[in-house]
Amino acid sequence: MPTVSSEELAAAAGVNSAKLRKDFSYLGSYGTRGVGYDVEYLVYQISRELGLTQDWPVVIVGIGNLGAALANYGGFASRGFRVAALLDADTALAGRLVAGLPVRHIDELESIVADNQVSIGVIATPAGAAQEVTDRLVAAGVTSILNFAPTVLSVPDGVDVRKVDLSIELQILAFHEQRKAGEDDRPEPDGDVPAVMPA
Amino acid sequence: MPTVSSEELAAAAGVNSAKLRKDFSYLGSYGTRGVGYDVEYLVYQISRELGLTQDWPVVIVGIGNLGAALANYGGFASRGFRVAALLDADTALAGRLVAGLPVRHIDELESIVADNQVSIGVIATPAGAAQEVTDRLVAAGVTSILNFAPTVLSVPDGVDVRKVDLSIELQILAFHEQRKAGEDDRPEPDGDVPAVMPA
DNA sequence: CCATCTTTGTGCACGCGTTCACAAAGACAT
DNA sequence: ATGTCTTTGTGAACGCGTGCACAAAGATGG
Repeated sequence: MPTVSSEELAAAAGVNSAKLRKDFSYLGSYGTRGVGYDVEYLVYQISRELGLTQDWPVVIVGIGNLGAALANYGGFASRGFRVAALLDADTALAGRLVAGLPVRHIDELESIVADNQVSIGVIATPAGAAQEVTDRLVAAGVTSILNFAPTVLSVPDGVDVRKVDLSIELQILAFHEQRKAGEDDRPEPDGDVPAVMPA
Repeated sequence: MPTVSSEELAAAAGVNSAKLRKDFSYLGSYGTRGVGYDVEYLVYQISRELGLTQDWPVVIVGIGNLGAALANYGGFASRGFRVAALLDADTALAGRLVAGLPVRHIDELESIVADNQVSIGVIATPAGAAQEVTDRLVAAGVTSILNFAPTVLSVPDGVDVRKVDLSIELQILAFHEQRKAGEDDRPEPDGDVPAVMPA
C-alpha cells in the first residue's frame, strides 16, 4: 500500500507539515500513525470533499475567443465538469463545432438547463449582454455563475457569482515589477511605503 | 471639490471603514479631517501606487483562442498595459491580424523584447511549449511571467511567475454548490465538516 | 508480549491583520 | 476668535489562523 507522510507532502507543497495535518484532520482521521496517509484513499477523500467525484454539467454562454478557449480547456473534464452546451446569440455561429460540440442558439438556454439539470453557468459574453444572460440563467434554475465579462452582475440571494478579471494578475505582476525597478530611484513622499498588495 | 468619506467608500465596497482608512494611510495622509478624501487626488495616488500610470509593454505568446481573447481584452489598455506584440510558433498565423495587431513569429521574440523593453510576458501556449517559451523570455530579459498554460514553470531567482488556472474558480463554485445541495441528505462520517475552501 | 520507532492528531502559544474607539485636526458657523 | 461638528489617523484590544511541541497510536522487530 503506497503511502505518504505529512512531512513529504508538506515539503512538496512548500507548506508547514503541522498545518497540512490539521487541514486533513478536518476531513476526518484518514492517516495511520507511524505510517502516513494511504495515497489512494487520501486522493479519493479529498476529491469527494471538493466535489471532484461528482458530475457537474455546465453551459458556456458567449462563444467568442474566450468561450472557445474555455470549451477547449482540458482541465474541466478531469475535474468533474461536463460541458452540456455552448450557447451564443449569433445565429451565424449556430451549428458550428467548437471543441467537438455544436454551438446552439441562446434561445435554447432554458430547455438545455432544465433537461441537463445544469446548476452552473459560465458567462463569456461581451459586457453588455452579461446581465441579461445572467437573468435568464437564474430564471432557468442556475444557482452558480462564473463571470468573465467585465461587469458586476446582480443576482438574487442564494445565487453565487464569481468574477474573473484576466487583468488582475497582470496588474499584480506590474506592481511587483514597479517595486523591483523603483526601489532605488523613485522619490517617496516620506519614508517607505508598505505593500498593500497580495503576495 | 468632490469628496468621499471613508464611511461611504467602505459601505460601497462592503468593508470596514477603519480598515479602509488604515490602508489609505499607508499611501500617505491624503484625507482631510471633517471632509473626507478628494476623489480625483485619491484616484491619482492609488493609480500611481499600483503602477496604473505607467506604460507596461507586454508580449503575448501563443495566439490560440485564449491568446486572441487576451489580445482583444479591453481591460488591459485602461490599466496601463500595451500589447507590444503577439507571437506564435505557427508560421501559418504569421501576419494575420488579431485585435488589430499582426501575429509575428516566435523567433522575433528576442528582438521585440529588447526593442520595446518588455518586462512582462504572457504565456497562452499549450502546456508542452510553455517552459521553452519561458526560458527564452527570461533569457531575453523578461522578469515577470503570467502563465495560462497548465504547467508549473521553473524560473531563476528574481523572476516572478503567476499561474492562472481557469478551472479553479469553477471548482470553488462547484464546492459551494455541493454544500447547498448536500446539507440535508449527505451522510457525513461524524458531525459536520468545516469549510477548507476560500470564500 | 514488550520495547522501540515513526508519524499522526491536537492543545497551546505566538503573531499578524482586523476592528474598535478616541484624540487630533480641520471645516464651518456665529 | 471661539465653539461645534465631522471625519481622519492611529494606538490598543481582539480574534483567528499558523506553527510548535508533544502525547497517543499504531507498526515493526526481537
